[in-house]
Amino acid sequence: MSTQPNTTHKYMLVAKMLIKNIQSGQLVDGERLPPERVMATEMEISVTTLRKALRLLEDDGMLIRRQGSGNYVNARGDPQNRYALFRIEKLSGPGHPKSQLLDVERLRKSDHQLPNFGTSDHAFRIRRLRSLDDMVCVLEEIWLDEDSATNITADTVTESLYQFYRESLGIWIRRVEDRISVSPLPDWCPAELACEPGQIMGFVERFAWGNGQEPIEFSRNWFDPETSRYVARLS
Amino acid sequence: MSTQPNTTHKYMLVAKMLIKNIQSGQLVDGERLPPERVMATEMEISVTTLRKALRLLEDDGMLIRRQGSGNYVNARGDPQNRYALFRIEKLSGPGHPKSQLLDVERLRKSDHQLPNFGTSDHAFRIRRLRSLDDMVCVLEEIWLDEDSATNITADTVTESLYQFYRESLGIWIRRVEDRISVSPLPDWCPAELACEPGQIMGFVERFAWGNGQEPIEFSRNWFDPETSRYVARLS
DNA sequence: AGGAATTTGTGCGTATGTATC
DNA sequence: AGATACATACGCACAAATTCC
Repeated sequence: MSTQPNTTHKYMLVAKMLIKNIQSGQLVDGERLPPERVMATEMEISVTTLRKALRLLEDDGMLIRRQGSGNYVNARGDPQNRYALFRIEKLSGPGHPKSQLLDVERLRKSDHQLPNFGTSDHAFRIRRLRSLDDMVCVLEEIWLDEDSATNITADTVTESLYQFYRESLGIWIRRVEDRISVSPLPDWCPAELACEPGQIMGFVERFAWGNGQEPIEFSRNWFDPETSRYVARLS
Repeated sequence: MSTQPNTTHKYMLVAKMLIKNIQSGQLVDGERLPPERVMATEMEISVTTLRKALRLLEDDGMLIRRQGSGNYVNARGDPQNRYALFRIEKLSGPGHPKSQLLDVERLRKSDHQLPNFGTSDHAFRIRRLRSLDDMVCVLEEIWLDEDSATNITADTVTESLYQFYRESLGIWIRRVEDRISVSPLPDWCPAELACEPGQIMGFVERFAWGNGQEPIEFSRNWFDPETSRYVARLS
């Protein structure tokens, strides 16, 4: 299979370019973009296409659009808050997020107990520890279907995974389903988390879809609901 | 303030009409809709407008669109699964959902400890018990800003709240933010829930946005994470 | 197996409505 | 009140995926 991601679509390219401009600081927080017609003319695209791209950014929380006013950069949607769609907060409020990569491996799905997702029989497993204000608070295990990504290594994965998907793999996560309950911490949990394996934790299972019909990603998160909470932003 | 909801927009009317047809059984599960161009001609609207309406249904999970194939009714997205965006599942899988209305009251926000939402100083409080396969499993408290709804009573509220918003209030929930942690069960919990007040439960706080800039709804859910899990579908 | 027909997706240009300043 | 700027709506052309003969 291995259908190559459609980086060919113009609105995707435009959206990625805009994001790049925001991230590189060319567009600062709160700044108003030029009018859509002006931007469209400058970029030599139609207003419709530009608007489609702007919609993507809006869904991602990086842009706030106001009729009659303008399109405003919401940098909080990206740098501070690298996990736009869902994130962990301390109960007292948001904190500065960081993530520490544990390992990246290419594995055969059937060798692990996994639900059905994707089309390949292999997947990349990414394990991370996430922290807020230097307090380690989430253990994360992500499975990305191989058909959506070739040659993922520890070097190539960046801090914001969905940004990595967009920029390196050409994948825009369009739909997600989270199942939240409780689950014992697995035994591969590193000591930094300051919880013991077997301890009951908040638990999130996630399926994520790109453009196709079936999920390309499956992931599991463990977090301590006594000190932090899970935030899902649906849009 | 009290800007009346824009039920005047053509794509909204079209979407509501389609939903009505699906819910009334005129369109059955799995059925393929006529081609977009045909439908558009019959309804005397442009394909663009129809497509915008179809997209809303797709986001709501009631429609599955396949390029080169057609638009298919996904009745699972509504009747069985009345709470499309987020729902409670038993750990063993989905069950048949029902809800029992406890009370509806119009209250002054400042008399209760509530976060900021909406523009009015009053809100309607809706309390419900939700069950799966006749097992009561969720206690629900919803606050809907008065500026978005006038004259809500126990008689007018229907089983699917967001359907009620759409059909009676002309509000399409476009964005939602959920905060999930744990919390003690409040003391107004009825005995049917079979948990004692003070018992630690799974806890979801939710803000919901319509078209405007600030949330029109705030709600709290308590659920037992030992027997059920919370599902959030982001799209 | 292969090619034509069907059907949705992308992209363009334009006109009008509506909220904001 | 007028200007500005995004939202809605229309019609068309071509691309891509699917279906069917």
